[in-house]
Amino acid sequence: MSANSRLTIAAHALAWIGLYQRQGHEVATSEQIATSANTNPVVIRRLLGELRRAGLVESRRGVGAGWSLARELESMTLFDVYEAVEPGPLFAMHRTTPDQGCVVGHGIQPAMQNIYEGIEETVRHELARVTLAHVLRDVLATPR
Amino acid sequence: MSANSRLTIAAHALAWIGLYQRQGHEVATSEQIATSANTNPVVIRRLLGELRRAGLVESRRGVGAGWSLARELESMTLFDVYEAVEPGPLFAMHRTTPDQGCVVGHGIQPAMQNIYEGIEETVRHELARVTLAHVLRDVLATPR
DNA sequence: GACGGTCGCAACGTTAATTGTTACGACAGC
DNA sequence: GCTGTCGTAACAATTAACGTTGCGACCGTC
Repeated sequence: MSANSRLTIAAHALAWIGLYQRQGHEVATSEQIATSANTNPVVIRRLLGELRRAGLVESRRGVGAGWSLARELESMTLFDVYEAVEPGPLFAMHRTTPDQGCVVGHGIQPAMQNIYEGIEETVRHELARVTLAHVLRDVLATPR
Repeated sequence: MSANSRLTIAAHALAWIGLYQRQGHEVATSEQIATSANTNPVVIRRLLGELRRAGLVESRRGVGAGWSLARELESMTLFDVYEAVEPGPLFAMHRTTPDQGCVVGHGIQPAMQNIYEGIEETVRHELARVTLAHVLRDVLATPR
């Protein structure tokens, strides 16, 4: 099991902000989102900070501070979010360099790298097909 | 970064055994493979044990013990290996349950689950297109 | 111009998963 | 029996992600 809930939490935060704004509010605070996601506000701020660097959200400071969307949910895809918050590849290489004196040890990493890159490319394409508006629609369509 | 080198190491081991057998040897020991992969023999035995449960390799005990392929490399795909050694999903949900009283907290997991399942299915298809014979060929084609 | 609420960020503690290591019994051929 | 290797359990080490605390920066309001 890998363990990256970063994409999940980021999508959660964006959907939350999007819904909150549709209800007429200007900005959402990290604490509100943290309560919904059942985690710590700092975790949310860290993630949203990466999304801001990617141009997906904006933040205001001072009184009445908080977060708002920088673009419509319709124009944001899970691919955008993935690129913003996922630091590394889906599949990892050996954690120590294999024996370069062995034919297999020498050639295995380039070989697997090639294969993995193709797969990641496919995953990115799949993620790009899903907008955050789709996500929010599915969220709201979930029966109680 | 996730961190699962399990698929990589398992492919390494299978390619190594396959090449070794093509050179006329009967069985490969976990220590030989561990040397090539620069890790501990027990790690290799654990992984190969899972591959044996999946019917990809066989092991012999006693003197002259070791591992051999149960099928041709041509009939083994990375999908078979993936199923055998990867315990969990590619993308994880929240580690704590989100607030079920919130609309987003309630609906986010089913929504993301759906999306993730589709993507994993695609990944499995991609993995199924690559045989271990392909991997070994690419390994041997790597320039020194 | 002080106040209060929220972000920004750094530092550190906590947790969970994987990997590495050691140990020892089981097995099978010599 | 002796030897070499697997099978497996137990535990240590490592790593990455996550959680927490603290405090300064910012800014509308009073």
